[in-house]
Amino acid sequence: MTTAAEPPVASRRGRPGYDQDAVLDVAVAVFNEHGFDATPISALADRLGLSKSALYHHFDSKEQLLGVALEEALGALEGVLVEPGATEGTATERLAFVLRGAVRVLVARLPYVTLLLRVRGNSAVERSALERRRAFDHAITALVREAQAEGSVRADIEASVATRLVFGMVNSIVEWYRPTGPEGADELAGDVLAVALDGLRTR
Amino acid sequence: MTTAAEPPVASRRGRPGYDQDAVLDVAVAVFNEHGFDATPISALADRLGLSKSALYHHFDSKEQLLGVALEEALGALEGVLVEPGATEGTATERLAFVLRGAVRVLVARLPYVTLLLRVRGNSAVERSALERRRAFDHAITALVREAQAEGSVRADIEASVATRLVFGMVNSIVEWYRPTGPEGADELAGDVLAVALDGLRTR
DNA sequence: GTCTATAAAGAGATAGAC
DNA sequence: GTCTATCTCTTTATAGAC
Repeated sequence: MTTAAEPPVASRRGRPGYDQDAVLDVAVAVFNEHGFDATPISALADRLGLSKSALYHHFDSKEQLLGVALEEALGALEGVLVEPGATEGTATERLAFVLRGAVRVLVARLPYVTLLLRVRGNSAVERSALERRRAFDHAITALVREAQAEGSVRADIEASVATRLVFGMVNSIVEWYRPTGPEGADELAGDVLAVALDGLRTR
Repeated sequence: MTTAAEPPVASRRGRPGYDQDAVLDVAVAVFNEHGFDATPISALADRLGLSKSALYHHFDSKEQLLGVALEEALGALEGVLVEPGATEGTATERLAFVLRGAVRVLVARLPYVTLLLRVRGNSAVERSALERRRAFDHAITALVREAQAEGSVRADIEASVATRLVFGMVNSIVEWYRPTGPEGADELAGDVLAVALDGLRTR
């Protein structure tokens, strides 16, 4: 993907030129390659084969573009928490479901979630995203605490630490997983659950 | 740490003004707050209570400053691999030692390792750091593979995937751990080993 | 070792034509 | 919807005085 510009003809809603989603996809990819702050608008323009000004027809500012991208990632992640599997069954079952769901979303929206996980709070948009990530984390921590109360998750590790460690593992997937490889999303989710719940050691 | 400038008097080698190490410590802290690319030299100058030009007396370029910081983190991590505990005993013992060592280094040099883990390859210095990280990962993967051959680590997960998942967990510590909290480095390392080797599930 | 001043380049964003 | 041209601001880095 170092060449410029797929034909704008193939745009999703059949209109000429790029539509907003197509621009967003490319922008997110380029942001992930160089880092959001290190990516000039001109880099997006080059990749799309457009001028900078043409891009400003599609969005108001670089920051707004980031906001739309982060919303996509956050919405998908938050969606997992309201699926039936996340609200029915034992705490451990729900925890396993949410872990699988997080891996599923992460793989399905890899570039968007990657961008989200690299946000550091440099602007209002970024701080708002961090706030929603924190809320997501808190929901999972509550689930872990419930599972500990059930007796199905070890209680000798604080729930907040256990959550952070396991989600650190999940989130790190964006650093190396590529959907083209030999391992599918389901297999990957299975590996994550195996390590998180049962560990690497044989018995 | 939002105020400016400790007294330069307290500098480590007793010379007037800041020495290179003091500048580096502050630079790494500010880089971590805003991201390396998003941090202008002027932000370092403000934090140190110096002018930009004065800073250029301490280093040749922003990139060189980054290089020195990354060397510190990489050197410390690579050091773990050559300690006696990493070369003696069963593969599982060595793996546990290296995991503990990585957590120890990560906590001891938290800002430097944090900076390292956020590097994306935007320059020659960054790409060289990524290369060394890859070599480190490969050494661990070999260790996991050995432990699998011993029969002490589960073989139903590919060694490279297991390594990435576990080190994803370890590395994610920089995102939340603060040495001021209730949990010490040893306790944290214990938690990491517990989850990585035995998992969250009770038996 | 630090300063003021400035160069040179690149950034985000807008104006107005087609 | 895209273009060229341009504005304004910020950036990295240097020159030269103290």
